[in-house]
Amino acid sequence: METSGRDWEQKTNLINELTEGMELAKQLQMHLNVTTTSSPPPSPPPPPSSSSNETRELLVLRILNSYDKALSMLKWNGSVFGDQPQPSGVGAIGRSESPRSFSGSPHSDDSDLEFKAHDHKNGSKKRKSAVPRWTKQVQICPGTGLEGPLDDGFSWRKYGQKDILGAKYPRGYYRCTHRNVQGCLATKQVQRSDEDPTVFEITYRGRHTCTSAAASHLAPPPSSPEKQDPNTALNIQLPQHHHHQHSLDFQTGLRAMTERLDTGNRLSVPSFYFGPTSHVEAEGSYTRSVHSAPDRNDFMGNFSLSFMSPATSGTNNFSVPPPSEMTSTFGRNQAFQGLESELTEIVSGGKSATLSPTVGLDFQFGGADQFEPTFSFDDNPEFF
DNA sequence: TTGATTTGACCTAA
DNA sequence: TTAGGTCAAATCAA
Repeated sequence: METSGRDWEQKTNLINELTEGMELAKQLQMHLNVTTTSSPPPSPPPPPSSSSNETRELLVLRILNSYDKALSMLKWNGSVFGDQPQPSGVGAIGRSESPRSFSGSPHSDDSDLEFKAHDHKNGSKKRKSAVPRWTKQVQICPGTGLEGPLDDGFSWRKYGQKDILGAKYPRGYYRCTHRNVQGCLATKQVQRSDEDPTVFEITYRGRHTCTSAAASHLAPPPSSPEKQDPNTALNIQLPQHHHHQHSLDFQTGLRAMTERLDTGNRLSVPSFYFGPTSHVEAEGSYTRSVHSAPDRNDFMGNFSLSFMSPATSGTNNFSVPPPSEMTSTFGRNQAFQGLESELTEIVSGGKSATLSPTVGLDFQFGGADQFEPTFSFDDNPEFF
């Protein structure tokens, strides 16, 4: 009776939000088309003008906001769809866009998958929900050595380890080394996969606000070799003696991938189409902010960084169109660096491993200029 | 000596 | 009440 009317209203609102998001996405796409037509090839960095960047950023924000609202509706009004089959359209989106999509928490543990039925019953209770987080998986090829400058450009310090219920391996907890000094609240969790010990799931939480983090992007981070646990096998940095810049060689076979852990779906980089150049495969977000943008939320901060910050334009930064999510976006080097850390960790897991500078990883990138990482958007592959 | 890791205890969201 | 996440003292390593 009354509820059906309300449901209808909610659905309508939801659809409106999603529609708006779609429209905004189209606008963004157009912007990208305009700004990239002059440089069609995916490899060259887009020639962004600050104004267009702002526009795009604004659009992205609006898109996110729109989807966020839609998700909120789904979340808080789960009952609307709760007892009925998911409408193919809306339901699909809602699902793929599980909350974390925008807040960046694609992790499996809390698998936000489907706005968790039990979630909405007590909507306000969430553990550290405010902290954006995203997960990526890294797989190493047994037998291949990992070496090198693998580090994600950040200095991490392990502050805990815990056995996780149902997990074969313990989870390692790391936080930014500069937490105390600069108040950087970035943390990450490393969990070895039960199913495939060669796979590590790294969950990043919060963004780096430390300046050194940014700087480390261009220069090798301060040496802070970490020891590691064979189980979690991850540690962030290898001894400095490897400079990490040169090591980024996509042809060294390193294979890494992010995925929706919660669903187990391994989404290979979806065509998050942002424009001509885009197959957003890679880039970006994960970029350890060369320029930290503390004032932005994590997602946006990262998101925009690679794709608009000219400063990174240096030779290092392989700019590609913006990604949809940090997890999946990687600039060449950065991409690599991002993986680096994980790999490093992994490698360091095998601590003794002596790796040659040429990382023996199996990165499934197409090539130097065109890599098609298996990175997938943890969250919203179907963003659009 | 300094800084990182280990690990048991504690806190708190669910 | 349980389990994930964090703290902090003890320990280790460079």
